[in-house]
Amino acid sequence: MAGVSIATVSRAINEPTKVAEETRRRVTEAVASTGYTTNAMARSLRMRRSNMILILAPDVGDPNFSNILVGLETEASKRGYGLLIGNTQNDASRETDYLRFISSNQADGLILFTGHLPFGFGVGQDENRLPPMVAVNEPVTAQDVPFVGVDNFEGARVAAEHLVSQGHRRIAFIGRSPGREVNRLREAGYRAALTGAGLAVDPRLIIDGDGTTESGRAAAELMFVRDALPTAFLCVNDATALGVIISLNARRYELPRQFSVMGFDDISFASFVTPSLTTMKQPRHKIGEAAMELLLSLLAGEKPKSREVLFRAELIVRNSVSPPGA
Amino acid sequence: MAGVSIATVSRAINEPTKVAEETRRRVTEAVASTGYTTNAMARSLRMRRSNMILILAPDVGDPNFSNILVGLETEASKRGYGLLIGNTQNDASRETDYLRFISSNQADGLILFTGHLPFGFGVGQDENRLPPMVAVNEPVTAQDVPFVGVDNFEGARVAAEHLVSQGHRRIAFIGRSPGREVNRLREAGYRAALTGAGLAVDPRLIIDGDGTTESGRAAAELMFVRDALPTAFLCVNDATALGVIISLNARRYELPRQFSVMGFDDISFASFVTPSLTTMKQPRHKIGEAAMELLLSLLAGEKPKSREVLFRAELIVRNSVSPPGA
DNA sequence: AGCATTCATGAAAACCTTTACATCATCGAT
DNA sequence: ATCGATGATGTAAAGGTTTTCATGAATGCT
Repeated sequence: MAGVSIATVSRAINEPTKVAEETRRRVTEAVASTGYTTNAMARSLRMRRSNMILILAPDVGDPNFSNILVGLETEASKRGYGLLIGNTQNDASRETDYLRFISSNQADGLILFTGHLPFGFGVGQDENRLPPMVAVNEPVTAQDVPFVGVDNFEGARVAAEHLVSQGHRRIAFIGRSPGREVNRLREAGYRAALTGAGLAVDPRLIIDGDGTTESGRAAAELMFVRDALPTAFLCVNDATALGVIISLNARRYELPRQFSVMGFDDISFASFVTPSLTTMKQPRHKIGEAAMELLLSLLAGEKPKSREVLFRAELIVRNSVSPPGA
Repeated sequence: MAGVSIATVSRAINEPTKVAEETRRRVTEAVASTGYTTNAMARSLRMRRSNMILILAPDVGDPNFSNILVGLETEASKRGYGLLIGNTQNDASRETDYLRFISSNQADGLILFTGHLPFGFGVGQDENRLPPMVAVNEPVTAQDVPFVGVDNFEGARVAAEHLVSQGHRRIAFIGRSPGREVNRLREAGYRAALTGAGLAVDPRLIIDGDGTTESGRAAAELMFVRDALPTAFLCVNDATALGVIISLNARRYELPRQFSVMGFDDISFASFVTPSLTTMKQPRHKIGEAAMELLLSLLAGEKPKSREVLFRAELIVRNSVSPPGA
């Protein structure tokens, strides 16, 4: 060492004010010359926190995932936290498996993209043994998990109102698995807009899919089979909207003159489809940052101000919507 | 405890064979009833390894990233390793920052998506102090870092030969930053195919971009300005090809009759463009698994058999290529 | 029976910090 | 001059494992 005790070194590094100017200088000097770096394992062992956050995501390929992740990461690394990632594919056993990071103290908190408590955090589980968690992308309805995301109801309403304002009267809603909270909210927003404009909700114009491009295509085809056609399609997400557009293009319709299509999310390819997609943009980076900020404050022992932090989705007007027949 | 020493518990858990049947039973029983889980921090401290792998990626939104990541993750979690993710945005200071995970023993090895050694692993760096690393997606040419990926030269040659076999004689290559090894290899494959078919390489038909959709569009536009037109475009990646297609669509050309377009990578949206994109598919999941397998074997002290593990890219024929004028 | 070998277990060190507590010196105030 | 307060540093415990070495029992061999 540099003529000083081990405790003083620790202090010199972590709380420089508590140590004399001269000693501090000697310590930093010695540190620099030896290339010493503090062993995070020992620190974690002693402090009983790892400065790691576990991220549980069903699908790291989801276009929403990566952008939110960047936001999470920005905030986390600003605060000295690292991100551990767990790809679950919605497989219960993998979820359970990842919980070992929590129970073995390798992670202090949890970000959930999954929309549900990880399998293994049973209902019987001792309530206060649950680690700090924040849900993102998909709210977790079961328990009291704070949610950070976009106001899905409001966003869908704005979207539907945009179509109404363009003169559409027969607007379809292509949804996804009805059990999903996000789907429920977006459909509710759609209904609210229609009702608010004095339009009837035609159940034949509401189709459930699974949120994939393929399901969007299938839904559009189904519409033609049923022969109950809308003048505009409001889709639960951009992937679905892309499927609808593909189907309409294949049928040689001219878009948006014959049919208008809207999506939700504003994923990167939305602007590259033909016609480019009018959609609602999620501020994903901000969502990520806010979620991490909230989680870290929970970790610091603060109580959450509210059960959810909602951002407004922004209407992005491109070329897939026009007045009907125009 | 269950009437047994702390050392025996450790043994019962980690090397069950070394402990008597009866004792083992008592221990597992006690573990189950108390809900004991071993503290990974203490273990790491003692074992001097964390069972974590740090992943350094310039852009977690890159369509290649997520699929390779899934492969990495599959293999890692099979072997009990966790994945730490570091998003660097190609920012030197962020790269350096993430190295603290290595130097503080929070990660045992490194997967590089960046195509270069992290800033901070200077050249002067004590060679053997470098942690085990494997490069993926982009080879690292500077040092002796093993690479796992697709055979870019061969893949590009197959692609170009496909165009030649369709009767194309004037084939453009839209590349990206010439400094990139991947670009160099793919361009070399393109040249080899042309030369091999007895075709001259026309430098006016080779344009560098930056690998984005926007740059693909710009490159196509530039071709029209220069008025040295090909009958087919071979693009360094799918994003670029998408840009070319957008440009050609905007100019109201009929594809693939008037122009053929090929990409490389087979990203998810390749099949959703109109016309759907003929491209070379990277076996990304396999690449991820192989890379992680290699890294873990390095970690176990084995010497790598070879400096690179290459997979063949697979030709995926869709609708963006046809004989010229057909 | 006596000795060597094997096997199961326990004791204790080591891994590297952080931090409560103790010590000691210095200084100001009475 | 003494006492108390303040401030800087050192001592040692604690955190939870793994593993070497020692111990003791049981087994096998001559």
